[in-house]
Amino acid sequence: MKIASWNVNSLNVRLPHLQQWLADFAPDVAALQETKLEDARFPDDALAAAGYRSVFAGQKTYNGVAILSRESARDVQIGIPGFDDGQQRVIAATVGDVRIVNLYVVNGQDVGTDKYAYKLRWLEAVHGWLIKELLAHPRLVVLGDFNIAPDDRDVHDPAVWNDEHILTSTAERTALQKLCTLGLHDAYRLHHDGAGEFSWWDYRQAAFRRNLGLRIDLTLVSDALRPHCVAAGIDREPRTWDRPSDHAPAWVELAG
DNA sequence: ATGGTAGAGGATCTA
Repeated sequence: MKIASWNVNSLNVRLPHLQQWLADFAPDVAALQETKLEDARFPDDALAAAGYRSVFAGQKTYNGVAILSRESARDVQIGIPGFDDGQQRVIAATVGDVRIVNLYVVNGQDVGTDKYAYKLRWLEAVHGWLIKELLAHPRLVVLGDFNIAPDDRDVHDPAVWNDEHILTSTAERTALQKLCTLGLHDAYRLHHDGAGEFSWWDYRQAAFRRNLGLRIDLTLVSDALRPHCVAAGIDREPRTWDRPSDHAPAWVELAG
């Protein structure tokens, strides 16, 4: 079972890319972020023609998440239960015997801003929710655009992306580690030790060509799924295409 | 520190 996460940065613009990538990569489940579409405009017919059913939670202009799956998704949850959030950043569903939690984590703008405080509050709410979600669904994958690079191997320049910088600050990394302490494992790091493989590159300054990126798109697997996690990686291919998303898909493969 | 680019929407805001 191949499960992937991709921040498409406007599904309206990126639908042709998504269709091509679904055909090439053939994931069983694809979690999307930044669809930037109201639900009435979600291209579920086009995706059904590609062999995928869709569940989604969107809004105009910003945010928006979806889960595509070959097998139909059940028990769909939109948003973090009990957390009043005007932004559509979370959708969860069960596919087969795996629970999927798709997160578009708050960016946070800059350390010390209101948006940064919201990011930390939001991550704390996710933590409280995942405690319960893990009890109800031990076979859990939490994936998405985390807007946090886990450690120095995951940034092109640790001097710039340091413990006081957005996406790498101590409080953000601590919040991510706290999620992992629940019994969630960065699937990429179960299979790769090295530095310099990224999932996001800024559109500016030819960052992709120069590999000035960050690894902020993550697939976390629960304790119960860890023995079944046979591979993980990042598919850079769609980032090379014309008019790409600034993110590349991150994926994990589960055996059985 | 600034600004560089992209998307949405139609001036800025977000990333």
